[in-house]
Amino acid sequence: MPEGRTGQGYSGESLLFLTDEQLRQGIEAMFFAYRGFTADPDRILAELSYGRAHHRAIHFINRSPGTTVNNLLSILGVTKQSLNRVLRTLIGDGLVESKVGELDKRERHLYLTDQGAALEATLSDAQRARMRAAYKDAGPEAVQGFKKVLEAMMDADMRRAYAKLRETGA
Amino acid sequence: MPEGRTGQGYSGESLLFLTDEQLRQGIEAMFFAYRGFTADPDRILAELSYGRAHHRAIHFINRSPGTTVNNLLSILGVTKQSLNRVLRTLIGDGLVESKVGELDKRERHLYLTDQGAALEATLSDAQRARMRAAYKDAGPEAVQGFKKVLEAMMDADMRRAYAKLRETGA
DNA sequence: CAGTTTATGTCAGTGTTGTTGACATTCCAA
DNA sequence: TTGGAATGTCAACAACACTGACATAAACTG
Repeated sequence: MPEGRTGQGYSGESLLFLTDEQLRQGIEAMFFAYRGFTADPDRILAELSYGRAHHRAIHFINRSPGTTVNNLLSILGVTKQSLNRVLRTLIGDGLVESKVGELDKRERHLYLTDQGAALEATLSDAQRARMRAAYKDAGPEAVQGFKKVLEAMMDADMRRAYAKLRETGA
Repeated sequence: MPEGRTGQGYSGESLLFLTDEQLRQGIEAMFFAYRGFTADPDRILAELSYGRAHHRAIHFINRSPGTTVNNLLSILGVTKQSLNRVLRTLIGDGLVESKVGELDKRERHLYLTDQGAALEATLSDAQRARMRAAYKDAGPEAVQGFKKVLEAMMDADMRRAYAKLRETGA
């Protein structure tokens, strides 16, 4: 196992940021930061006895109203059975509405109800608040680097999904 | 709910990177990137019928050999019952060794066995490989920004734990 | 020394979230 | 029209988090 230096070949440029130690720090930063990232919504969700899966569903339905179950499935990267359980409770609780497709009656199009939209707002307000504080602390240049590295960390299909969402939203 | 612009007050400087839309992009990037971040170790772990919890324990025991259960507990942020279940299997499978403390016999000090260290190496090689590729893609400046934002995203206690680990390792 | 606190482990129960398997419905194409 | 593909639902199960209660041993405190 190469220790302390990457196996990528050490050119003239400074590649010190690619040492195993640097990479390990990044890995641990990612671990701790993700806990912070989810902490605020998690607290809110716990009171409603929902979990992260509910949050994710609500987020992406809000993001793309009328999306189909299949669509959501490919974004979330879970099995349809797993998603279905979450959707069932959200529909049962009146946060999400499921409409049979007009063109294709096999499809279900998903929408947030007013109540669902309210919860979405609460959750994303909390998450954005932390994000905003972090961005502000770190500054615009750091944010650009942050996004660049995150995008490079994704699998190809995630990058596609991410890009698609940005098209819609920007 | 303010939409499109943060509520922080818009000074003369460019704060466009703090718009709700920008923050949402960051949130989604974080979501997708974390999937990528864990994907490679997850595949390896699945074959051994271990999970992320095992990976985390192995990682931090490797990081701080001889650490106590309590210490690990505060880093991982889970209950002792949850950690104990994981440790029990790892010790039973001969990947982790638990030694009664010499000074304080209540404490258990945790070490990786050779077999445990081998798995740790496999897992972190896989995770580092992706990290290295992402870092290389994004470049040194981006990496600096990446770490800066992640650190700003942590809770105070996580930041402490993270800093402590960096002391040891650097 | 007696009583309390600390560190650890265990048992039982519960909830969320992931999985696979089986199945119903709908669409489409041979 | 019949068979396959796509879409979604229900049931059962496993992993892993949680709480609560309790046991043990060691350390600390008055």
